Amino acid sequence: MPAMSKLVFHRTRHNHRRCIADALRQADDICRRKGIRFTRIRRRVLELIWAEHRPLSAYALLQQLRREKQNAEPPTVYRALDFLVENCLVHKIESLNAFIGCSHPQHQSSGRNNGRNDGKNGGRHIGQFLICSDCRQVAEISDAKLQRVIDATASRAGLQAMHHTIEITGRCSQCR
Amino acid sequence: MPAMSKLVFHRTRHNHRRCIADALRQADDICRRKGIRFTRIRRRVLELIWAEHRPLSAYALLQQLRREKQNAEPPTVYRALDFLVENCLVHKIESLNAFIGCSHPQHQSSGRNNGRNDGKNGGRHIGQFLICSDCRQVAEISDAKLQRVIDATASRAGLQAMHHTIEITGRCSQCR
DNA sequence: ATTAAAAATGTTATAATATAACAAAATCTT
DNA sequence: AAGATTTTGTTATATTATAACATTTTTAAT
Repeated sequence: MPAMSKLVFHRTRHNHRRCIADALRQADDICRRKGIRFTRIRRRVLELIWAEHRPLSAYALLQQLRREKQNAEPPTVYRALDFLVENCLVHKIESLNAFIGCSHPQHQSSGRNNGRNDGKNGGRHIGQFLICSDCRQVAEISDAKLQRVIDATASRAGLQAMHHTIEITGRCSQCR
Repeated sequence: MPAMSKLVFHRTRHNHRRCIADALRQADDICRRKGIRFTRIRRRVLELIWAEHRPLSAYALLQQLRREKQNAEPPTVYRALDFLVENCLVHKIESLNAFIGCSHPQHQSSGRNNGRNDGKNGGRHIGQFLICSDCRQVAEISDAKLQRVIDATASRAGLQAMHHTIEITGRCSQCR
C-alpha cells in the first residue's frame, strides 16, 4: 500500500513554506484560545523547528537562534521548548534527544485529556512516531487502534497511563 | 484484575537475592551459548543493575562500581552497557536515560530476528515498558498483540520497523 | 610455546544535553 | 500607578555520552 506512505512521510518536495505558515497560524490560534503567551522567542523557536522537517536538537536550535539573537543561551531555547512541548506544539523524540513540530496540535487542545491535569498537558501525550534511520524523517501518526491497545495493555497491568513514548525506527519506503 | 498487576510490577517484598542470581545465571548461559565474553566488568555491571529494581543511570552505576574499582571511568560503564544492551541483557529506558535489566533475555537469543543483522541485536528490540512515575518501578512486558499492532501500523505507513521504543508512564496499582 | 591479530580495558580529554539560581525586564491585575 | 506574576537575561554548573589513543588480555595460528 505505497500510496498510504505518502500520507505519512513527507515527500521530498512539498509546499514547505506553506507548511511552516500553517503550523504557525495554528499555534497562534491555539495560544489565543488557551490564553497563553506565544511570545516572540517561543514563536521563533517553533518556526525554526518547522523550517526543518527533521528532528532538531536543542543546541542545533540554539545555533540557529544565535544568528539573529547573539545573547541566546541554553535556557532561552530550553524554556521555549518546555513551553512548546507542554502545549503540544512540539514533541520530543526521546530516542534522539531532539524536537519536532507537532503535526496535529488541534487534537491536543480538545477534550482528549479526560479532565486530569498534572501540568503535563492533561497528562496526555498522544503522539506516536515513525522514524526513518536513513533519511531521518519522522512521521507523527495518531493511530486510534494502537492507542487503544496501548491503553488496554497498560490497564491490564494495573497502570493508569498518563503519558507514552512510542517511537518506531526503521526504513521508510522511499529509502528502500 | 489486580492479581494480574502482581505478575507485572514486582511486589515490594520478593526474593530479590534469587532474582539477581537468576538473571546472572541466565546471562552466563546466553553468553556461553553465543560465544561472547562475559567479562568481570560486564558481569558486575549487570549485577549492579539487577541489585536495584529500578532503572539506574550510567553515572549511578559508575558511582557503585567505583566503590570496588577506583579507576573506573565513564567509558568503563558505557562500554559494559553497550555490550549488555547489544546482547539484550539490559535495556535503556529512553525517557529516563537509564538502564534496567532485561526480564526475558532468553527470548532475544532465539530466532526472533528474522535473519536481519545490522549489529543491533538483529535489528530487533522487543521490550515494552510500563513505568510508574511514583515508585519509579519499571515492568517489562512483551505483549504479542501490542507487538503485532505496532508492526502493522509501521508497515501500513511503509516503514520496515527495525527497532522500537515503547514506554508507557503512569501510576501503578500499588501507588494508587 | 611463540607470536601476530583481535578484543577488551585504562586513561585523559572533551562533546552534547540539560538545569539551577538569581537578576532584570515585561506584562498582567487591580 | 503599584504590586504581583510571568518571562527573559545571565552565569554557572550538572548530567549524559563519546573520541582517541595507550596498554593489557585473550584468542587463534603457527
